[in-house]
Amino acid sequence: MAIDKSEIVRKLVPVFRHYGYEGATLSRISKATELGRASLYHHFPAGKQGMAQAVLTYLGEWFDATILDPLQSDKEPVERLKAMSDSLNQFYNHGQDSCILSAFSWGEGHDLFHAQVQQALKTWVDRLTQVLIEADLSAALARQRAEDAVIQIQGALVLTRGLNSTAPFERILMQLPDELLKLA
Amino acid sequence: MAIDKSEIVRKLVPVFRHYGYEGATLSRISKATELGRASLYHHFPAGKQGMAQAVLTYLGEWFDATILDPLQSDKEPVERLKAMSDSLNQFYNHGQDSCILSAFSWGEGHDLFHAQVQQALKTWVDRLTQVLIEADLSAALARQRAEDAVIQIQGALVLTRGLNSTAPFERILMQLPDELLKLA
DNA sequence: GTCTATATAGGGATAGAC
DNA sequence: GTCTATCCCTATATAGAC
Repeated sequence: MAIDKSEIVRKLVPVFRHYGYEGATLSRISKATELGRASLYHHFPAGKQGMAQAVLTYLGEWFDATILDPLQSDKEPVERLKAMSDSLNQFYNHGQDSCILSAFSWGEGHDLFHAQVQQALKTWVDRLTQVLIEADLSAALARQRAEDAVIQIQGALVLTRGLNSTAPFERILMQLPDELLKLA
Repeated sequence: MAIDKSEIVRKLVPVFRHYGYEGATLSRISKATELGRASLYHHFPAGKQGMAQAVLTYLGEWFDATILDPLQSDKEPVERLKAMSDSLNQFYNHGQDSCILSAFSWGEGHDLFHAQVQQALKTWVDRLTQVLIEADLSAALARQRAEDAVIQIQGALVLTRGLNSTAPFERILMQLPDELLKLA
């Protein structure tokens, strides 16, 4: 019978997020999914790379639906940005879970997935830029602020894991909407 | 005869920075240093972990001497911060080289070096806080801005590698001094 | 201080029975 | 769809000659 594939992928996610691509060994994956090697290769004929791709796709869809699409709603810009902060806090578990885009930016993971990582980051910045333009910021300033937003989120994730405290991440998220919209 | 140990460590640095701890295999290390396995273990009896520790110590000393100590000079705060930006641009090669602190924050690297990573980040934030207090910011605001600075630098490194462009990193560094000192 | 050879474990991946 | 067994390769690490 057709098993719930996305159920497996959901169990794959934390392994790749925590260990990165090269650190996500078949042993760790097997343990986390409670599936033997043969089963894993049955579901993912492309092997480990296929599993990583499935994780990337799964999280990408979650991100699109939960973070990016609401940025295009018809609510006020400030409301859309607040909604993004709330969803990001969930998505990154208060900053305790790392971003797959940075987890895949080392060694072999970088070689394999750089194009997709780049595309995801660009899309995120583009969508944010659009919201800020709708809030009457100049195109140039909007793009700069959008970039700043992504920078602050990614940096806060690094600091939060490094300092072992969720405080920096949650503070950044809270300040973000007003800071992005403030007058130059 | 005593060989120049730090010469070897210098060659070790880019390997651990690029691949992280688990991705820095003996093969890659051997290739980068042009030393055979036996030679590597002769110089580093503690093996790979010892090599990683040597890299961490080496970069830590460079960072202390080049970034942190000048923050305590008797120049004007704004001048000290500008000097930090310049040195960081060198240290991270315009954002193209990653931070060893984030490279060691995955999997086994995290387990082994988290305490040292945490200490290094804390020290950096503390030193910056002190400079901002000397610039007449309140203690609370100074600490928050100091944290923001490290967040922005780390985030810009992520974005710069992800987008394959040095622009975000260099822009952040350029804006940093004035932004940290601006009135609330 | 570096070489060759080797030990032992674990890596990713596959075959065939069930 | 999962199991056991196995393949080949690479991982870290060490021993002993030179």
